[in-house]
Order: sequence, then C-alpha cells, then structure tokens
Amino acid sequence: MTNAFVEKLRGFGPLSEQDDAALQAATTRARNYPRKHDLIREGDRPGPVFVMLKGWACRYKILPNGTRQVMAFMMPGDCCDLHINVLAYMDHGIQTITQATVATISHEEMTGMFDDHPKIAKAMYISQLVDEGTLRAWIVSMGRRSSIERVAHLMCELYLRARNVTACEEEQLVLPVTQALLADALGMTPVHINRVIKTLREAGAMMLSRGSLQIADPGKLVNIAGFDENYLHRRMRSVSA
Amino acid sequence: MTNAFVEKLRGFGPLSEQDDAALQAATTRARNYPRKHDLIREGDRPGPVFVMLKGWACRYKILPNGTRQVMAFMMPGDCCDLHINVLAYMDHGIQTITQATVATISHEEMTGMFDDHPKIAKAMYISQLVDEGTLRAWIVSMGRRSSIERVAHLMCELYLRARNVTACEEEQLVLPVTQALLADALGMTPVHINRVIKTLREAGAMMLSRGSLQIADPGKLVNIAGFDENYLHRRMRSVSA
DNA sequence: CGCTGGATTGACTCGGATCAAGTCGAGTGG
DNA sequence: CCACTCGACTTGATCCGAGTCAATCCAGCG
Repeated sequence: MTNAFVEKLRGFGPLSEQDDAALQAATTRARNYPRKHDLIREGDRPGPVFVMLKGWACRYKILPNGTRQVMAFMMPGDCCDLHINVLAYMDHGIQTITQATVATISHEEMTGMFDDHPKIAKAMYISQLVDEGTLRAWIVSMGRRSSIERVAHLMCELYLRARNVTACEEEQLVLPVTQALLADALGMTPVHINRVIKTLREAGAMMLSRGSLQIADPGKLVNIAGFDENYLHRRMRSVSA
Repeated sequence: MTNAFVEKLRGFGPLSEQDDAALQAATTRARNYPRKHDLIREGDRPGPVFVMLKGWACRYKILPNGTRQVMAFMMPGDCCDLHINVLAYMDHGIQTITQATVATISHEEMTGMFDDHPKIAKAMYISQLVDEGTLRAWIVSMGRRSSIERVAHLMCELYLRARNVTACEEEQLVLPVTQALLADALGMTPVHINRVIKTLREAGAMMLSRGSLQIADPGKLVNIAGFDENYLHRRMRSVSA
C-alpha cells in the first residue's frame, strides 16, 4: 500500500518499482501531530524535509500588527522545499490545520535518493515547480481578482488538488478549513468571507459548511473564478527530458 | 571581468576559480532585446534557462478581463527556474522592462554544471529559494498590507536587491519602472499608485521620479513598510551542509 | 511644433473592512 | 437531561480606502 506522497509523484511521471520502494522507505518514519501545531516556526533553522502523509497544514506568516497571512495549503502528498536545508533560517512557519501524520526525510537521504533515482528527482522538481506556480497564481488572485472570484478560485484549486490524492464521491469533498483560515489565506476578513460564501451558495455554484465542500455547479464556479488549471501542470510533457 | 550572475551567486557562497570560469563560460552566449519584448509567453514550451545580464524584466500574467498582474521583477544576476524544462508549458510570461542583455543556458549545460560544480549547484538552489521567499513576501504584501505599506515594501525590496548587483551612489538608485508597472505589480491602479508615491514623498520617506528612486529617510521607509529583510536571506548559514 | 506616453489631480462611487450583535452546534459537567 | 461554554458561523449598520472616470500637465522627440 503506497502513501499519498508516492501517489502524487507517480502522477508526475512513471516510477520503477525500485523508485516506489525507495520513496516508501524514506517516508516510513512518520509522526502524528495535533491540529494547530507548528511543525516549524519563522526564524527556526530548517531541518529535514517535511512530507504530509495525512491531514492538512499551511505555510503562514504573522505580521507585526498581529494579522496573519497564509501563503499555501499543504495536503497529503505535499512536501516542503527540497533544498530547504541550504537556508540559514525559515522566513515563514508551517502549522498543521488538522491532526496530521508527517514524515521527514533527512538531507542525506534526500541527496542519496536524487543520485540513485533520477525519475524521483524529476518528479520532485516538477512538484516543486507546480508549488511555485501555485504561489504565482495566488499572487494573481490577491492582486487582480475580486473577493468572489478569489474564493471561487481557491475552491477550484483545492478541489482539483484534493481530488488527486483522496478518493471522493461526486462533487463532494472534505475541506478542513474554517472561514477564519480562508480569510487569512485570501487577505480578507472572516465576515466578508462569510458573505461571499453565502453569495456563492445562493448563486447555486457551491456550498461550504462544516468542513465539507460541495460543488453544485462546476461550470458556474469555474466561470466565476476565471479558473484556468494550467498552473497546476497536470497535463504532462510528452517527450521526456 | 565577471558578470552580474557570477557576482550574485558568489554572494551566496564562495566559488572556486573553476566555478567562476564555468559560470562565465555558460553565460557568454547572450542576446540583446528591446524593451517590452516577451522572452517567453504563457503557453510556450519552456526552453533554456534565462539569465539576466543587463536590464530588467518581469514575470507576468494577463487575465481574461485584460488586467495584468506582475509577479516578479528580474534584475541583472537573476535567472528563471533551473528545472523549468521539465514542465510542458509556461504558466506565465516573461517580458523585458528595459532594453536587456539575456544569456541562455541549455538544459544539458545546466546538468553538466550541477554535476561538476557542487558549489554552483548550492548557490543556485539558495538563489531559487530566495526567489520563492520573495514570492511569498509578495503574497503577504498583497494580502495584509495597505497600499502605502505595499509600495514602501516593494521599494525596500528593490532597493536592497538592486544594491547587491549595481554600484549606486548613496540612497539613490535607478529604478526603470513606470507607475503603471508598479500598479500591475502591486494590484492597484496607476492613479492610486501616484497618490501613494506623493504621500511618501510628502512624508519625506522617498522620492520616485523619472525612473530614479531616492530614499530620503531609510528608517522611515522601512518603518512604514514593516520591512523585514529576512526573506532575502542575505545572512548566510554559517555551517555548510 | 504637435504628438505621445507617462504623471498628476479632482469628483464621485463602491467593495470590503469594521464594529457590534446575535445564532448555532458540539462538547462537558452537574 | 439540562445548563453552560466555547468556537465557529451569520447578519446588520456604518465607514473608509481604493477604484473609476475624466481632465490636465509635462517632457521628450520626430
């Protein structure tokens, strides 16, 4: 039984049985964390690479005025920067959103795996570039989309990403996010998030309640969001490098 | 005489003479481009890695409604993602802001250099992580800073980054950006950018006119911006990996 | 010269923030 | 089984930062 990380990387390119085994071996040493637990804080010295196996986490930064900005959601299969160890300190924190199972891969293990398994390396590079593209898409949302578009866009993204790693019935999906968290992620206030969600519900596009997202009308939602899934790079390069 | 790229990477860690020479050799094949020229467009198949030697460029994306969001400024010494070739298509474009000299490094050259010069590889990874941190800082700005703070923050960032690669007298610096471009970068309107710049000028913090930035009162500007240079990772890790 | 791209300023509007009360549901303990 | 609490969600009233629209200005330049 392969874990979410292996599953995700497989999606970026075929892996041999040996590759699978190596990945699996590297992610067996996992720990459980409660919700709202800091895996690493801003200013900390980076350690091993984190790999989410179960549960969600987010990258965030607290500003001097006390407000918080969430810059990324991490779900099962996601991992933090491969070369994180070359930096002297973290410029942001990573905190669990739900209870979570997280594996760590040491720097040595990582380099070893890269040397011995080029296909793993390539899949990880793709994964990292997708994460970067996601950051850019986030900037686009914050800069040029209205609040309704922003919320719809994020929902589209999370839906697509989550569906890649968790089986889910129809257009229904478990989204373990509070409205306050969404506000921190989208640069809005919880109050306004609430109103926007209401609008989207009344428009018949989607419903979000008690940690569960239901896409009522995918076409309508995508349309509102102006969503273009390109940046998630799910369509792969045909000719391998 | 070494170019801006070599200079910048040196700042991330000591390089041997051989490293220097290899970098220099890889970036001799350079071309000139006029301003407002697309080096690569959204949807294009990624080619070689771009390295800015002279002039500025930006990463951008045009939305369906015609508005534009700039997601990064590239100045001499900056380069685009190392592993860009593993993706099937670009999810954003890169366009010159000024007339520019740009070198390209092929994928083969890149891998060769990584294998033969581990110090170069490390410096490039740091550089890439800094770029990523910059993207996150951008998100923080868009999400949680007021327009005045945003403008001040960007000016602080550009000033620090530019001072690393170009010698400049005092707190004076050439910033080849129009107010419209700043608007596209900061998610505001040109009109409002103009008013904010006026406010900052009247506050005695900085002056920006005709492509030249003058920091009148660095302390004041940093204070307004809530600027924390951590994310640029100029303080290096003492113990090498 | 007059043209053009950029900068500037004013008047008005509006999206989202802010402030302030609730409501609802899942515990939890008596 | 009910009262209490607490975190999350809702809703209304009001305010303000930034957008919009529309002139005008200005410098460089063919």
